[in-house]
Amino acid sequence: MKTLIITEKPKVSQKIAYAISDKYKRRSTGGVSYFEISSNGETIYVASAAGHLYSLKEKKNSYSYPVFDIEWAPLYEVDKSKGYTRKYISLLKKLASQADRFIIATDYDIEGELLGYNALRFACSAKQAKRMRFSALTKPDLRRAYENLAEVDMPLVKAGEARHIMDWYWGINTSRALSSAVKTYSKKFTTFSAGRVQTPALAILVEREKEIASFVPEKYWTLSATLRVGRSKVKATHTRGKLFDESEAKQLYSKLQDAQEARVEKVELKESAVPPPVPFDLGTLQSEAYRYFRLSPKATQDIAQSLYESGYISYPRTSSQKLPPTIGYRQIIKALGENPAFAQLAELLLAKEKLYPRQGKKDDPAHPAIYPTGVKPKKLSSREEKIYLLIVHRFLATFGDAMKRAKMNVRTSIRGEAFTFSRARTLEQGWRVFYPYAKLEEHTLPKLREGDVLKVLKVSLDEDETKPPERYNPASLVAELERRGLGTKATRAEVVDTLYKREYITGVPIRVTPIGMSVIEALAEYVPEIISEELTRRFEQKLEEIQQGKAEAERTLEEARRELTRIMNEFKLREKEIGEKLALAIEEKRKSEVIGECPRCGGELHIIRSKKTGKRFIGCKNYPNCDVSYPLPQKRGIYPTDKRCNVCGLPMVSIPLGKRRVLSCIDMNCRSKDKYRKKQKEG
DNA sequence: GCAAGGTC
Repeated sequence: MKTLIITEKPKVSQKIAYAISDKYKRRSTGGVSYFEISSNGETIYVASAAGHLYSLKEKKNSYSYPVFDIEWAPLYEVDKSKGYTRKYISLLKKLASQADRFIIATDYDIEGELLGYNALRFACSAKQAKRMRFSALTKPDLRRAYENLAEVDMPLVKAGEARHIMDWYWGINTSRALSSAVKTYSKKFTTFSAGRVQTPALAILVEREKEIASFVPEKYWTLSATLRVGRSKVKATHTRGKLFDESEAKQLYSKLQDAQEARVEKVELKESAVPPPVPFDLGTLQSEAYRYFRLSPKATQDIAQSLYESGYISYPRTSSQKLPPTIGYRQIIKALGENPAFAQLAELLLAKEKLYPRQGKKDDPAHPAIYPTGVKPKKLSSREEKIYLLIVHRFLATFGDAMKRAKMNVRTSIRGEAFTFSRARTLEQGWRVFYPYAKLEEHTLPKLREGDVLKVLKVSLDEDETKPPERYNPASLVAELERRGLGTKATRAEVVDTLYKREYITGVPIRVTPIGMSVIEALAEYVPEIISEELTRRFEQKLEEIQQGKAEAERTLEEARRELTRIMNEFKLREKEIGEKLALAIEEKRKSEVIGECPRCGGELHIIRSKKTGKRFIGCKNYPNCDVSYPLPQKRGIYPTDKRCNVCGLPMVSIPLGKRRVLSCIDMNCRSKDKYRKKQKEG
């Protein structure tokens, strides 16, 4: 008898082979590894898929909508960038032709059930299989799953398939409707897209734009006093905080402005223990990498994937913040200690009798949190090195002791008005030794007692105004999507990238372009369902019913087809109108990017990013016929203006300079800059 | 060429 066990990914194949028998043999065909176990005339093959090997495809390639005539096809046929899936399918086919029994051992979730079943029916041409269900990749768990084989959960397969189909129906048809509208109006093809996840994500950003646009700043005043405390100056603030009444603020100020003394009324000294950080799940790694290195979530994910493939870190697409003892804490730390960069840190931990990592709340049925394997990296790019070090330091820190901080809160009284300040410092570094990324305030704590009198050096009244909510950046948007349950750990970063690629959004922090705005406006009117995250909720509910046998997949799909047919037909009647709106937005965005007129050929000057060096410069759109170009400072936030230089007549751009912006001629050699040069020399 | 979901 020959058995084929199908797993979701190569790493799991080896673990399962090992759990069944430590006498397994590794084999390889067509560049893909699989495992073979032989005993008592029985042979077991363990081979893997590589995620989904099959994808939905339109039966005949039309450009029309609405379309519902779709089927499963090998992923490499649908997406040319997924060529690697071909060799996984070939291997499964080959092994399946020899097998007479099949076991699906993919991840224990809806996608795992479906991708395993698709591999079974399409690659293995089989209908019957048993199912291994496991929630951890440890030997006992896998062993238990192997010895207690279950059945394939067909309702779960049906639900998974329905999810794919409904996403395809909604996404492809709405995307085509948008592109078609623009084509109808302007005869030009532009790629548009919409979907259950990306469109609500865009809507979140549009909502923020509207909040910012409609925000009415309110003036307020704050009172502060600079006090002499020991040898240092400390700024204390009035306890009332923001004062919105100008006359009251000024009255208070005139009462205090020539005050000389602040009387200490209360001194509170608190010690606190800050526990170590939790282990990294993918989302936490992405937000930390953005915070410290400004790496986008997608970049971080790609780097983590390559570190994983090189064997330096564990599986990165995890939502777990837990490190189980089975990974072998001490052994990993010892291995890391072989690397001079971590030798000292490792030694500190190895001196401990017991190693307990801090555990986070989030869990993942299939994987632990992200940790370094201990294998010493050979050659790393500078970005890879940053992420690798971050992961190692985070891992070590989770075993550290609590950090101890002391905080002093002081309340003083100046002519009867209460002013407070606080000072803080670290008493014991604890885990901070391992993870020194975030900056902390370190003050010397003054020796103060109630009744002490401090000298007031200055009292100030500052005017400010309330600020609109902040824009999202790629990392905070990914976190927001996670909070709202939109997308998955593996797809959220990509969704944000898609919005950039479609030019719906631009810049960091994220601004919505006229195109993004118009897409949401058009959809709000004609396909409002797709804007709302309620569509995801609706899907989840339907799928749950299918899984529990309370609803039939085919009926649910029929309902979706009927609803979309009605929506798409209405959309079609208004194509010209919608197309005009979108085409105007494209034109508006294009214009907003024109820096000015090319002095040589009269063409449009644009900001261009060099593919070779990655540097931004101003170049003529008529390149290669015209090669006019101007170098630019390499910073974000350089905008076009409608002004021209009064010395040379070239267009001017607005450049951020500290907190201000300056108008600058695009020609760095222009005499309009002489003033600056002179000043710089003098200064 | 268009979605969202897995993964090398």
